[in-house]
Parts: sequence; C-alpha cells; structure tokens
Amino acid sequence: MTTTTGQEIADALGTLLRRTTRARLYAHLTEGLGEALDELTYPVLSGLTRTGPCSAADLGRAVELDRTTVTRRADRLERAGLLRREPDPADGRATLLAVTDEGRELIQVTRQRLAARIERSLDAWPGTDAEVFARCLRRFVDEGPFADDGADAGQG
Amino acid sequence: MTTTTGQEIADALGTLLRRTTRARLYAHLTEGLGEALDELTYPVLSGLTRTGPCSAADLGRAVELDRTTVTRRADRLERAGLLRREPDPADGRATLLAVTDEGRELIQVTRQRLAARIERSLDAWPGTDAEVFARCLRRFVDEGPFADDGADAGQG
DNA sequence: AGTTTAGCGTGCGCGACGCACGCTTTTGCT
DNA sequence: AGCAAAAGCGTGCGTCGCGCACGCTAAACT
Repeated sequence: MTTTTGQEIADALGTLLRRTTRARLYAHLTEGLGEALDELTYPVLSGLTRTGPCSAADLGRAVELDRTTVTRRADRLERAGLLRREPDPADGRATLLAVTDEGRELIQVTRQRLAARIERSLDAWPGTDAEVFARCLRRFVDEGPFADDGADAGQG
Repeated sequence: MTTTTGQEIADALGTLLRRTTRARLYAHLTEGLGEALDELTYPVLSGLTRTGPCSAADLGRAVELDRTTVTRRADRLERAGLLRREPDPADGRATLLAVTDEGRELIQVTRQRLAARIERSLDAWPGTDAEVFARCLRRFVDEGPFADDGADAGQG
C-alpha cells in the first residue's frame, strides 16, 4: 500500500475524532427526545440495550467507562424514566441496571435516525462500495491502530 | 443498500467515537515526545502546521475549537518551545501563532507513527481494498452523517 | 466465625471549556 | 481629521465531567 493511503486515512481520522464531530452527531440523533438523552447518556443506554440488565461495573467495562461515571449517567437516565434500577436477586450487593420500555423505544428511534443518516449519505455510492466500506470499516475499527496491546510504533 | 450495512457502520462508529479510543490513539502517537504534546495540544499544533502561521481565532475556526481554548493550548505548546508567538506585522492587534522547527519535527514524527500504525493494520488487506477504503472513508467523513446543515433525520 | 474481597453510591479535587470582561488597535463613517 | 464601532487578544470565573478515595453492605473464602 502507498504512503498516501495512510495519510489519507490519517486525515479523515483527524476530523472524525474531533469533539465537535461527535457532539454534532449526537445532537442530531437525540434532538427532541428530551433533556436526559444526550452525547453522554446515550452510550450508556445504548450499551445497556446490547448487554441486557447488568451491573454498573460490567456496563462500564463494556463501553469503556469508569464505574462511577456510569453510575452518574445512569442517575440522569433513571430520573427520566429511561432506565430502571433493581436489586440483583442473586447478589445482595449488586444493583442491576435495566432499560425501560420507554428507554428502549428512544434507543430504537435514535438508531433508526443514525442508520437513516448513514444510508442517505451512502445512497449515491456506486455498486457495492457501501457494503465493502462497511466491512472494511468494521475490520479497521476492530484490528486497526486503536488496539490496546503493544504494537510499539517505533516510527523508524 | 441494505439496512444491515447502515447498522454495521453505526456500530463501528460507536466504538470509534469513544473517548477512550481517541485517548488511546493519541497516547500512542505522542508517547515519549514530552509532556506538552498530548491529546489536547496535538490537534492545535497539527492544525497550525497545515494552515501556516495564523491567528488563534483563525486556527480555532480551522480545527473547530473555541478561540480561548486554542489560546490556552497554545500556551502549553509555547512553553515547551513547540510553538512561537509573534506580532502580526500587518496588524497591531493580532498575534500570529507559528510552529517552531522543533514543533514541526515532533508533528512529523507523530504523523509518521500514525501512518505506520495505519499501514501496518492494512498490510494484510487483499488487493486494492486499502486504497478503496481510504477514498471511501475520506468521502464518508466529508459528506457523511456529520454534516452541519439541516438534513433533518425525521426517522419515520 | 472472622477476614478478605467485591459491589455500590458519594464527597472532593482536578482539569477543560466557554462566556464575559477589559484592553489595544484597526476600520469605517461623518 | 476625529470619533464610534468593530475586531483582536489574554484572562478571571462559573460550570461541568471525570476519576480517586472513602465508607458502607454483602458475599466469599479460610
């Protein structure tokens, strides 16, 4: 592969990782869905939808957030009725976080919005470019330059 | 295009936009290059390398940061000798920010590290997938679901 | 039975951010 | 020419999110 390919990706990544990019996207996705659902709380609720009911610590591990951060964000979601706390019947210490029906609905709306935005921007792409891109992006994110393990860059 | 394609991209985006993802990447890139260069200051210095000498306000517009935020981050970079402030000869009010030689060198190192990480992870990709992916990512970031203008999602 | 570990919520300090202020210089209008 | 409005800068200050450390309760282990 050519060096320019790396540079091209690096550039795109730079703009993609901006705070404002994330903020803008989440603002669009959660627009009109209430104060509680925003850039910070969405990942918690969405993650919880994936994992199913679980502890704050486990959810934190799943979405790479500190346990206490999850707790605080969950407070907001609970106050808004999007998330429910219930004692773990199997463990007296634990508190299970669970998405309420209302919360699930909002997550569904948000995800549809996101999918729609993505699909709209990919509509004009020729041939199977969109599908190929999706697979490549998935792979890139999973195995890409964000890995935790070693991979000392060394830079020559 | 299929709905699953949109979902697939949405998932990847979710993990890509995590704070920890950005933090981890920048930690790798700036490792061992001094305290001053980190996740926060790097975009400023890198952006300034692109724009050439300019005011804090202009740089802020270029990298989508508040003017005062640029100023504060520039303070750190200036103290470390990676950035220089000089009065604008054409405007008595203005202060030009300019990258020093040392700063330019560090940016170059960082960019090479990033490119190397990217290229390494793309090495095993078959055929021209990497080049295609690069172009697609570029286009996706530019025209994608992050646009500022309208594009009311509507969701239904 | 007693100790160690795991889980939870919260107080607190730290750091980043952006608004608003005061100041200087330029611009533009009369 | 002269004065008002605007543009540029740095900084004080309030706000907010984060994560560590603490105290507490309950499970697990010896």
